Amino acid sequence: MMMVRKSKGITEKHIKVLEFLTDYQNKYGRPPSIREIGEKVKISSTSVVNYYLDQLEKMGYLERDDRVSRGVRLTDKVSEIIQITTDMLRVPILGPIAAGIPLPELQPGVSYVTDNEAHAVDIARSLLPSKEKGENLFALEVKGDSMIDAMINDGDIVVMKPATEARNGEMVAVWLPRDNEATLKYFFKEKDRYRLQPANPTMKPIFIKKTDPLEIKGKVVMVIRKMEKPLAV
Amino acid sequence: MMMVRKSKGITEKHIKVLEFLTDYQNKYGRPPSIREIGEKVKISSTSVVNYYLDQLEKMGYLERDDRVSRGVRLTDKVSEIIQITTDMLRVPILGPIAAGIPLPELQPGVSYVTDNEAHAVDIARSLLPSKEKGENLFALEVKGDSMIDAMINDGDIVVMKPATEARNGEMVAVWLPRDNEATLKYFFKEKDRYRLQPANPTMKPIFIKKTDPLEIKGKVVMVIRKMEKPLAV
DNA sequence: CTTGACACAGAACAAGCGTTCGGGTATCAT
DNA sequence: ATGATACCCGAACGCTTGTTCTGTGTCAAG
Repeated sequence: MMMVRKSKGITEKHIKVLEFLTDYQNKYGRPPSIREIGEKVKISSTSVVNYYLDQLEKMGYLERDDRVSRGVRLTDKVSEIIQITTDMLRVPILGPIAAGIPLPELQPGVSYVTDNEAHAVDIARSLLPSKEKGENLFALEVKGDSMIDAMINDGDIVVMKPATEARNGEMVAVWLPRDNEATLKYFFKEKDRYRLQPANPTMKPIFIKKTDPLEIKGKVVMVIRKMEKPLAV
Repeated sequence: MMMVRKSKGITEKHIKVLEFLTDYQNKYGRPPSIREIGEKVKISSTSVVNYYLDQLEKMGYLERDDRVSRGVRLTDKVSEIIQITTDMLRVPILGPIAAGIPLPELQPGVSYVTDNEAHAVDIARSLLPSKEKGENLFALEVKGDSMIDAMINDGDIVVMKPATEARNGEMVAVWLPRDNEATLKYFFKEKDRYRLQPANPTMKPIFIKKTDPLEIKGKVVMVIRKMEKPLAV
């Protein structure tokens, strides 16, 4: 008997409102007025917009200040639904990367939002390539010295974009079943082999025959090294 | 004859207004109303607040939308005056660092605010050591491969804190007049010499006698490597 | 002393804006 | 049919807010 007409929860209109709220806030640095919302969401009556805002407030997506113009504040919960487009980006640290351990598997399209914010890094969007929307970025923490030929140290954080293919010259994270090893190298496709070039020019490349297995896991977008503690010894 | 009563340019009141604008925006996610500004800045008339806002707009610190409630937008120029207290930190890139060129001179206490925002990097505060307030941080862009023994590459950005001394195990930027060279090394003070240890453990340290000159310019706080373009060749 | 820029107050007006209320129309379960 | 529920409109009311106009006192230059 408990059947409801529509979805009862969040509808297309709710999403539209939240999206406009974030867009407007982004563009003008202030929330829109009720009438401005109505225009964009095709609601001709202010009371209906008010109606939706009340619902969204009850659902916890926003807070409202009584009798204050543009008194709408989006909450963190909105980020569960709307992609927040501020100047900050929270990238989850999925795990360690080291020579002997496989890279974490990635389901494409799944957003790895960790509620545990201890396992994430914040990155300024201005540091990313402009076209990079950063949607599926993830990070790995380097363990051990095995990436030293990529000039990446123990403790460094590697920000990556999921990828299974790469163009010549891009730095990629690969898993080499042959050697049972994860590594970061510049990727080059040659006649009948792949050349994996260390970032350190004094070191020699690895060659992998095209017939041999080679799993590209992602492209490296950024490397961050925090120098918190002095080096021991 | 061109003497003016007060400072002609920006006054204490202007600063107060800008500060309240940023604080309020930070707290509520929307700009304050004119009357709200008046309350906090001890101005009893809305017309006077309007008067100041018009001035600040002419000076380029903010933009206003006509007849829109809370239609005040702060511009980037504000960051030259007000320390933005969000979770972002803008660190100026003072110049290049390379083996052959001296490090930029730093006047302690002077804030190197560049009006050219192209020469700065934004860093999330959460990436810094918690005690680090980041007040005098600056950044250098590494040119060439000479820092390769510090596992730092051409194009990397090194974020540093000004310092003339260092404790054992900290990574520092030093200028070696003996070799006419700038370099990044882990610093160790030993009996009668300094040991400058490359981050790459396969490489050998440099020893400097305590009688020889050695100028510590700063401690390395962070290294950022952007992988925007593929490696050529 | 006069003039004029400057910093401010106060009041009044109109437009912006949130709130509320009465009414309307579907859809679905009873 | 009937009522409940969800969705929607329009209008009116009153507070909020930006704008504008008049007026006052101060200070430096002429």
